[in-house]
Amino acid sequence: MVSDPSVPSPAAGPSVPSNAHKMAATKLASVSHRYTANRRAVVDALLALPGPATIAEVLTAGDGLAQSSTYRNLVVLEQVGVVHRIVTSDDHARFELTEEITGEHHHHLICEQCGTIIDVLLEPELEQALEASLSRAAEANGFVGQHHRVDLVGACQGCQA
Amino acid sequence: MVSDPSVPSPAAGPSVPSNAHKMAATKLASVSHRYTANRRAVVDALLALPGPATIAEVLTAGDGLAQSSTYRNLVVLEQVGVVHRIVTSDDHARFELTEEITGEHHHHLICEQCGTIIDVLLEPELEQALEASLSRAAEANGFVGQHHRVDLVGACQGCQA
DNA sequence: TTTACTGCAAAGGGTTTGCAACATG
DNA sequence: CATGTTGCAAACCCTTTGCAGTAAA
Repeated sequence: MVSDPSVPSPAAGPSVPSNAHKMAATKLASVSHRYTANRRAVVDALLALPGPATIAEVLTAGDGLAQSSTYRNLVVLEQVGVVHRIVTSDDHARFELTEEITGEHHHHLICEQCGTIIDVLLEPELEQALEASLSRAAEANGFVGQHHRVDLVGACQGCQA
Repeated sequence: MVSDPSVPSPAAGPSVPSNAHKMAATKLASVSHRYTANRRAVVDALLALPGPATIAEVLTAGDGLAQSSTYRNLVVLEQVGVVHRIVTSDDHARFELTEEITGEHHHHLICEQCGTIIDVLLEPELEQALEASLSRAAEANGFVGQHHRVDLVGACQGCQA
């Protein structure tokens, strides 16, 4: 139950951030890429921002990052599994750290007006049932599933008429 | 169960198409817009195509449709609730008729390689549980939900290495 | 000293829009 | 005849890329 305080919060625990950098460095090194100050700044920005962030938000949080380099770094970080790109009907792509980095599986409330995305958790039993059902659907269609995605599309608090 | 033949197929039944045009015309008329031959051609294309279609596919199926007018018509049809726009990481947006028009609620298998989307059904009990859980999550965040979305991202039959 | 990374500026490309002509209610 | 629609071509804008210089292994 999402509003149940006994369920872990979507916010990363205090021990995660320090490991995030190590994991990112390791993942990059495994393909002979470097964990530069710019890339660390991107990861720091994503750790600091409350949810999936636009490039503009990353650039603002990152202070002095070049746009093109940041786009390029996000591509690299996505390829090695550090960052996940989210595309909605909004004009801007949004980025978040992967579940592998944050150590938590979550879903999204997406505001149709302003594109804001809020992280939420679902009950473990529901996740399992969903996973099982999607596996059957995939198999029936010769499809190999990698991960599922659940979104609730609607209006955030600020955008309700 | 998706592979269970007792569950209705995602393919629209034979009675749906004839109503689709009437519903589209009604929805458009309610805001003083017209159900022109071009718009009917777009709806026909979406009825004929197996799943969510790109503009290129709509234009091909529609034969002679101008790209800009089709984009504009898709916007109008989306606004009145006839068409639903799907944006993935793929470069092209995809369009399908709304559940209100087709009369069926479904989800998607999305191929990460080629962007192909396949429609699938989930068990009603699972849908209900999901709906209930998402409602709680929405309420806890001051969010008003309109519809949910479930995708399984992976590789389609043709794109498996 | 080889290979990866950076930043600027320019190009790319799906989608949108201005405008004048057309068609529908 | 007032208003919605069409199609061409041009503009938009987020994102990507060429290139020359810099920095890390």
